[in-house]
Amino acid sequence: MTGRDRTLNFSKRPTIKEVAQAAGVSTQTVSRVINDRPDVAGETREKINRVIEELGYQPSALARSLIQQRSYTLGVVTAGLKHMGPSRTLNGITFQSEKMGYSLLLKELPRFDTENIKPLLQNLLSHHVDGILWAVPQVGDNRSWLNDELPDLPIPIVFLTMENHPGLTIISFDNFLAGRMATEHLLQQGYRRIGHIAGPLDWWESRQRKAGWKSALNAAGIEALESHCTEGNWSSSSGEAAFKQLLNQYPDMDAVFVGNDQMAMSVIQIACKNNIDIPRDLGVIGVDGLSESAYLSTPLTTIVLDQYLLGCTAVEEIVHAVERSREHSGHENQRTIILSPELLVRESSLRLRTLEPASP
Amino acid sequence: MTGRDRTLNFSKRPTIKEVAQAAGVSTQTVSRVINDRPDVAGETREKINRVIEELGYQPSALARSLIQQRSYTLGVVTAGLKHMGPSRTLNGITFQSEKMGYSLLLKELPRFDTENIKPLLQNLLSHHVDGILWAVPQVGDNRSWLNDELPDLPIPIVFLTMENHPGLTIISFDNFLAGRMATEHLLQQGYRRIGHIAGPLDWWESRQRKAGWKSALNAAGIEALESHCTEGNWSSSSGEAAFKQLLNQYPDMDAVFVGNDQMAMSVIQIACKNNIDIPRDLGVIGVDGLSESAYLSTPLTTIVLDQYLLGCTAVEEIVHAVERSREHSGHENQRTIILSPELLVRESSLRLRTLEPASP
DNA sequence: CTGAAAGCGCTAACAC
DNA sequence: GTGTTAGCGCTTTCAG
Repeated sequence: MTGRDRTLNFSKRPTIKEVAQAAGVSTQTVSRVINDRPDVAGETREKINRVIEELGYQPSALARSLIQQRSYTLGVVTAGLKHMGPSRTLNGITFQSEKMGYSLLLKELPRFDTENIKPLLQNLLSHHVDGILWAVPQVGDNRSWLNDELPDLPIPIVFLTMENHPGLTIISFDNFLAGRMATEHLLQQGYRRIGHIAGPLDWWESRQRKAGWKSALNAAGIEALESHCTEGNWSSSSGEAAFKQLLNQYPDMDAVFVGNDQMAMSVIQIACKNNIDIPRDLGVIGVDGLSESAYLSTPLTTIVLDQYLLGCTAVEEIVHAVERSREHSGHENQRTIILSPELLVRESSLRLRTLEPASP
Repeated sequence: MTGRDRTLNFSKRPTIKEVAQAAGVSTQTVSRVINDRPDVAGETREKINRVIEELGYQPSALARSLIQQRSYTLGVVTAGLKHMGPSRTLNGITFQSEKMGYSLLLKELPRFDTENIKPLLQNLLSHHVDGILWAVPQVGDNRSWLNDELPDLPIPIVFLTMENHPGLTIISFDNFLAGRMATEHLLQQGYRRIGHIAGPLDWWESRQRKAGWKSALNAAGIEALESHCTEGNWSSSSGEAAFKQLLNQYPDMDAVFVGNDQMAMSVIQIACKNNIDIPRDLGVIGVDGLSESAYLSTPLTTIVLDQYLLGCTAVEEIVHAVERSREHSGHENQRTIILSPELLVRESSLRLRTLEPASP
């Protein structure tokens, strides 16, 4: 219809058959060339390569996957992409999988605590993914399907961010340690009446961080009362509410360990408005390592979790699992990988000036 | 080897052939049932459905794609997933595509200004994606491939966030309008000496916002000097530097339109430290609508861009384009969709108290 | 070194 | 209503 019609021949991808005909050989020989098999005469190979170049031929990944029973594609299941954590993890996943030569079929759950995941699993399997990356944090009962569905899974699966579970390959941060480190840092700075604003406690990670807080206090001979802890939902606005409530419940609090940086951000703002001097009157420490948290009225001390690395590591693991399961089928070799948090000291927790602030 | 061996039969997905044998019919009939064709006897259908249920059969999307020359899969190309904007757009994309019955093959470019995208395009095509969503903002020369590669593309493609281009389907925000709205709001609040901290000016969006700023000032009879504008790179830290520079270049500035909320965040913090009263001494307005920006020492007025909606809209468009191109091949019907920004007034720009602040 | 035949799992087009 | 044949684009035998 338009002048572009002349290019229509090019806009259909050529098949191996067409390449073979153009080169005057069988499809077999072309297949050998594109798979870098040695047993092709140099001349034939060159000829075929020339034709491939001219025609812009690219083998169909689909047809290959079908015949080879292997797609070099990973299923990635995530949730809450609008949050910083999940999207940075995905960032790591895309890069590492690209690097290792795998494509990604992406699914996002509508909620963190989606329980009925059978259709989703079926869908991934119908696309012949070689393995699955379950990048959804453990929330509520959203691991209950493990008992029913997992035994039937014909491919490896790697879980991110969940509690230890025999027989599974899991990659998580040490959230308990994060809680301990945060609290110990505050103790070390001379704070003694340390409150906690937890993330939502149906999240495994929140519970771990809270347990770390308790553990550190107990180790210092301080009792961790339930009234010294309130609960937010990760958002800044929930942080505001949780902080106000905590101020009521624990009026002589002199420091607070906040479950994430977003909520900690509100704490700093509210404190600022109420003329609570940070870090003198109140020490504050968060978790995450968001770059913005360095730019608050008082720069925020935080426990850094490298979500990008989490994603990269997960891809490495699932690819290895896939490759192991191809070679010696049955040799399952599950493992649990725990990534360590890191303390990033900024002003909000620095009551003693003996410590130098770490890098901004 | 282990006790799980007994379940090995289940862990291999059954084929249509196996279903057919188990039901005592031909594969054809099974195919008819799973595709909801009418011409199957009720009894046969029931029998087959029972077998499908028992065996846990799920048709292979791969084999279907191959024979039907249609995969119900979209290629999504993104960049900078660790940033808020791209990840929220992707969030919209995953939900809308799930809703419309399409799967997603995800690729992330290593940099925004990646120029050589031919291998990537080839890769997507080799997976037989039905259409492509190019969710990479226009930066530097990263659209130069359009001339060479696009004519050969055998499938529809929809672009997000780029300037108008005849023959392409594009979905963008009206960034010029965003700049105008922001600046007009400041003018309306009585500010007259309005500076601008732009995003990186190799980004099309940054240039548009800046042009909107100029346009609004000119319309008010005010000259927009180049020295009244500095440039950041979207990050909070760059915002700090850009603001300090701007304070030097434009000492009697009474308001500033900042290219995004992250940078505006630093501006508010620096101002706070330097005892510049916001909004009295300095009006501040950002762009994005990050939820955290409501929790700064002075809540930030901002121009909201609904990135989620952008993603949803893009999926709708590409799916329609795919379906049109299947029906009447050739009927291309390109369109450009411009989404409007919205003004969200908070304290940072509210010098006149005549306006009521909008919702938080 | 190269080609012919078979088949991955499915569906379109025809028979019966 | 149902089965048969052919084939999507490729690779894996196995001949020659």
